[in-house]
Amino acid sequence: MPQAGPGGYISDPSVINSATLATAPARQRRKDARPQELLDAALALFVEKGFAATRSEEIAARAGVAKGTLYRYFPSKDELFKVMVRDNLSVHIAESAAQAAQYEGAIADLLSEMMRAWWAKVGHGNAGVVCKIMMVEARNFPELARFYVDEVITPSKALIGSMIDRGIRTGEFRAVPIEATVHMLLAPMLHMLLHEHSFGAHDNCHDTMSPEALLDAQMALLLHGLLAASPRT
Amino acid sequence: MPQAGPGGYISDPSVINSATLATAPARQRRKDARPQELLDAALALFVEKGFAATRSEEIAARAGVAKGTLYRYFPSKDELFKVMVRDNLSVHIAESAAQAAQYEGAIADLLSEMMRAWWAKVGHGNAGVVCKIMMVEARNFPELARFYVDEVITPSKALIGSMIDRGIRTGEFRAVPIEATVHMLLAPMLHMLLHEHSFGAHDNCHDTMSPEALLDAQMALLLHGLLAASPRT
Amino acid sequence: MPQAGPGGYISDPSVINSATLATAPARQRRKDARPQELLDAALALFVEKGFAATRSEEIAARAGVAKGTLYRYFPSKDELFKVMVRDNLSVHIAESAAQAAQYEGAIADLLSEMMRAWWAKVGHGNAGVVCKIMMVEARNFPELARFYVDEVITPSKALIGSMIDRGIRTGEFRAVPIEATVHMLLAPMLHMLLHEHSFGAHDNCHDTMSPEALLDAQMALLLHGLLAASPRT
Amino acid sequence: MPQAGPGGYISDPSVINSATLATAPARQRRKDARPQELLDAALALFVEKGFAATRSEEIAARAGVAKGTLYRYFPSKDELFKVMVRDNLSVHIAESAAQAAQYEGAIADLLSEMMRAWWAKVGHGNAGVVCKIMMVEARNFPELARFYVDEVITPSKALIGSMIDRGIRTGEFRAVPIEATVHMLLAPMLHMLLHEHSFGAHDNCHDTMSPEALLDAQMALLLHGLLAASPRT
DNA sequence: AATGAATGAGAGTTCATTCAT
DNA sequence: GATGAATGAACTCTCATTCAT
Repeated sequence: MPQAGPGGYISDPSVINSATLATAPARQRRKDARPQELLDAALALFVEKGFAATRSEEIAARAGVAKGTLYRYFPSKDELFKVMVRDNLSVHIAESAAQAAQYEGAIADLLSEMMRAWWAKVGHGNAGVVCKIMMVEARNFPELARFYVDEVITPSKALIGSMIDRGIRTGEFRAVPIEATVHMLLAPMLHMLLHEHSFGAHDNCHDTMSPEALLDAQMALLLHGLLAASPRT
Repeated sequence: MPQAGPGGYISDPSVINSATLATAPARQRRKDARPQELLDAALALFVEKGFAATRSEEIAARAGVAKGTLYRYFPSKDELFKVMVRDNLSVHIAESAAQAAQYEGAIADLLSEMMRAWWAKVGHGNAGVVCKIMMVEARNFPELARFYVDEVITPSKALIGSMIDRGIRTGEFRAVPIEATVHMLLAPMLHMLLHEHSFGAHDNCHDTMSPEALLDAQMALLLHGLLAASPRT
Repeated sequence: MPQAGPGGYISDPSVINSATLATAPARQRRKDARPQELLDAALALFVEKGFAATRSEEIAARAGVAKGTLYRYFPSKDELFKVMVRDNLSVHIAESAAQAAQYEGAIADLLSEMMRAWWAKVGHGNAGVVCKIMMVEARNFPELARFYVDEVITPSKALIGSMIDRGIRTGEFRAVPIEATVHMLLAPMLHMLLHEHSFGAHDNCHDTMSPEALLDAQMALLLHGLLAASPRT
Repeated sequence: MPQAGPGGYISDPSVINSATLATAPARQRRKDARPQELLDAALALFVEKGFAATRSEEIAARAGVAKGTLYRYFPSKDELFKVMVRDNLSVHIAESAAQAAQYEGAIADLLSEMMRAWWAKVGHGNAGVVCKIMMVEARNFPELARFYVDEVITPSKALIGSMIDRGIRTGEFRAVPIEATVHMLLAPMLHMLLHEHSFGAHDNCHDTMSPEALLDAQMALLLHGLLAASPRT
């Protein structure tokens, strides 16, 4: 049985270094791209049909290779999924944290901006997709769940939490309980993501409420409830 | 071929009345209890391993019967799950709708009360568990998902939505977008349910924030944002 | 396990003799009628759905008893079938043979008459039904097949064969090969029986060709080919 | 999901041409032979035990492969049987129809010739076996029965019927009822096939009457009855 | 004697994974 | 390296038969 190296996918002893890449024959270049092609194919299919309903042969087919080839790069469908999750997460949080740190204006605006940015960068794209799948498959992949909690959930909560805290300390916000408020900010978007994944086919809520509209309504409602001096509108 | 009656599980024409129960033979007494025993066993296993990963034979075994016996009481694993949903969820929704209809006071209070009641009756116990399972398995069982959307999600949204609408029309609430507001009311609790199910082992948020505390904070925040005349504190 | 007596169905030690029948209580009389009621129910269902597709519970239900009761009278579904076949066959052959023996007119008329009578008495009713089922199930019940061959097929062929032979010897018929001619007389009706049983649902030939019409055409055609002096109408 | 091509079994795009056959790797050579090996194994088992009583695993085992392999080549046991019918029967019917269309001589001769050819090609070999199986199993497999009626029975009747009709219109035959006459031509051979299958072990009619002899007698008798000008020998 | 709840051996089918080519 | 034919464990559901009541 092929052993997965620490990188997640099967370590290849005959790996070429990047210097040789320029002159590598097409076959070789193809081979180097394979893991990512497979991961992309898998992600697309997991979104379409879910993890369980996606057959490994389909992943291979969409990546343009045969079934057996998948197993040259990943020891199993499960391991492929793990690599997929690890590759797509913990991406933008550090970045956002840095932005937040140097921000100087009203926290309410920062918060709105960050939520919007999160949706644009994460919720919308691959990372959002991985979030959904992770939520649904967590029980089947405990170590992955742990990783996800440590790398994504905890930092995200800390970031948002610190912003709320700052808002309270500057007197911009009322003295709301921080943890619950963080939850109120994150849950609606995450739940929408999940709902659409799980029930979208039968309850197409996006038809009547776009994610952007929800986000607007959410921020309006929450900020209305959050701000110390009762605001505009 | 056994036919599922309107109650969901296979109807038994030879139902005995309660007066005879004391003297009913053991076999008969078992038979009456069987559907619930099977449902309990199934629920426990679904929580532990999920719907898909639970084999029908396991359900039977945990209920202390053989594989075939399950099929005397439920025409299929799917139907068993539907009965579970109806027993645990549909019932409460209809009940709540009836309560809401005859309520006459402030909508804000009704809403708070209903959310609290929902948590006490639903979120807390078996019903909450059924919600989790459904969220996680929906993608792989489209027919079940459709059933759940029709029986649970749509009625729930309609109920909450009608309350918001009523609040707006009486002038108690600001003219918020209804659908998004419904989402803001439901998502936090549902997401908490799911989060605890999926990541509870790694991110035990209940330690620092009880569901009740979250609910209090949620309602405070949302009502603060919802009420037309900005209220106390 | 209950043992089938030589009679086919389970021998009952507490059997009452016919003298007591008149004064037997209703329950007792019911009990005595049970085997036949079950056989009748089974026959009807075998015709409707075939042997394999008829569940033993259905037989019991149609006979107005519970599943378990069937097994008090017959050790198994297979044995019930065997009794059914034995009860319904070897009925009219001896009778027909006697008639043929004393007949004095033209063999052609006798033959026509006998074929018509066979259809009316046998093909049409229970015995015909049993023939169909026997043809289809023979492979699964070898001893029954042997019985059927000995009791039905062989005597029938002998009877018809002797008539042909007589016709040839009297000069009424041409010198046709006897065995093949017997086959030509029997096969069309039997095949029709089978065809209707097996394909009737998809090829409803009776709509366009009644058994009686077929019989007429068959006899016309065959006698035309059989008779020495061409007697065309 | 493998799709059955128009040929009936799962189509393989990577078909190799005969030139490469000699050098094809063993695995490939096996693969090409597999469908037929499986069909042969299935046919043998169906004859021995019937369609219903033959488990798919047995078919695979007799063909020397594992259970799953069967499903690489045929989407289901039913489909395998359909392929068997098409390969063995549909083909011959189309062929015979073509021959009949261009024939120019006496219909009586054509009819005799066709019946003889049918026996030689169909009744005798695998095709005859398929007929028997179908007759015996039809009742339990309605979809198969429908398929067989459409693919085999109806076309066969149409072919023979059109020949009779032609004979009548040319004045060669008397004005017999067509449908019944078709039945008179087909039933004896089919019934013999079935009889031998079902009762051959107990009533070995072939010992005293070969199929060929029966066919001769049948055609002599029927043509004698059919021809307008009595051509007695 | 009658019941019908309970049993459990099997059936067809799927698909992740292996390994000969 | 790549392939895809082959594998076989696993799964749901059926129904003839048993046996406690």
